[in-house]
Amino acid sequence: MNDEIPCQKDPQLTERIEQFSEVLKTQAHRLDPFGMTEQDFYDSGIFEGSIQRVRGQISASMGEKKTFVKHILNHMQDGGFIQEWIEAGGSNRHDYSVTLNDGKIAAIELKGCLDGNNTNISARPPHANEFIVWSVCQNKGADPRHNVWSGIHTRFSADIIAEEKRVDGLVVWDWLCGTAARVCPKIAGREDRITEVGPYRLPPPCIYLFPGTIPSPRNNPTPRPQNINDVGILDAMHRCFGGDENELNKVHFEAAMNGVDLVRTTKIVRDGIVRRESKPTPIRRS
DNA sequence: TGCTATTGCTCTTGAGTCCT
DNA sequence: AGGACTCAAGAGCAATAGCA
Repeated sequence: MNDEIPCQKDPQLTERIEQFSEVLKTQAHRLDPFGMTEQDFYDSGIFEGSIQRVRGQISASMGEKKTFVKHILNHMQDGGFIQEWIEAGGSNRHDYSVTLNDGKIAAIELKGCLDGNNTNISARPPHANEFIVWSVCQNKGADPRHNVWSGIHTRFSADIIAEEKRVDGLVVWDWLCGTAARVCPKIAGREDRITEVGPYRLPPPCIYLFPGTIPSPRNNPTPRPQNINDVGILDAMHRCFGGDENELNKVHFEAAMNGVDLVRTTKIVRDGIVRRESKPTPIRRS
């Protein structure tokens, strides 16, 4: 049983989504306001075009995500866990820049559900002492286990090793955490662990600590995952929102040569237990 | 061959840039 | 100031590779 993250998707919701998709596909003509025949309606492209349009609108909207991050970072600042933060804006390849209490700069890249090629696109800004990715997934029907694994192994590990991009860690945390859509085992019977921030009632974040150096087959095959106090921004979140030591995920990336192939092995360890481990898999990039 | 794991594609939106 | 244009991002899933 894979356990890359404690929560899981709601099977009933998935089932209903699948059922309703079928209803849409077969009954959409009944909603046609143009008075077409059923045949004409499905031939017209209106159905497919509308689906794409709605999907694009949902994908492109960042407003809710930014509101969430703003609440969180303000809360951290108010509590004295960070000095200040700014939105990086525009041409930058990261989204937020946070000044930690010790004066170091942490850059944050905001991402979605992590399943998608776009997850690879990020860059550690030169002024940053640390660089983390924050996954904010607003899709209630998404599968967090699939997405976390996809993000960490298929996207990040390949990118970190092949492109020599250093990423210090990952936070998986959004306003669906702890709601009925994404029940959080961390707060089962532990209401006292919930933090209220603006309109949100949040469990502690899920934190993944990556190695502090880039794995390389000859020079650095098995770099160790960092500790929480090595990554200031993650440490601040962890403390601010009441995370437990045994909830921290250590992510191991190992690099090796298999013949001419560069292969990597990804392993997620939490509370001393291996939660998921890949086989040594080649990095295929076109 | 058939299944699973991994990687790339597709589409739309919206923010930023560059003009007038 | 405001319009036209450019381009990156999010999400699901199609395509491909690997393995039994």
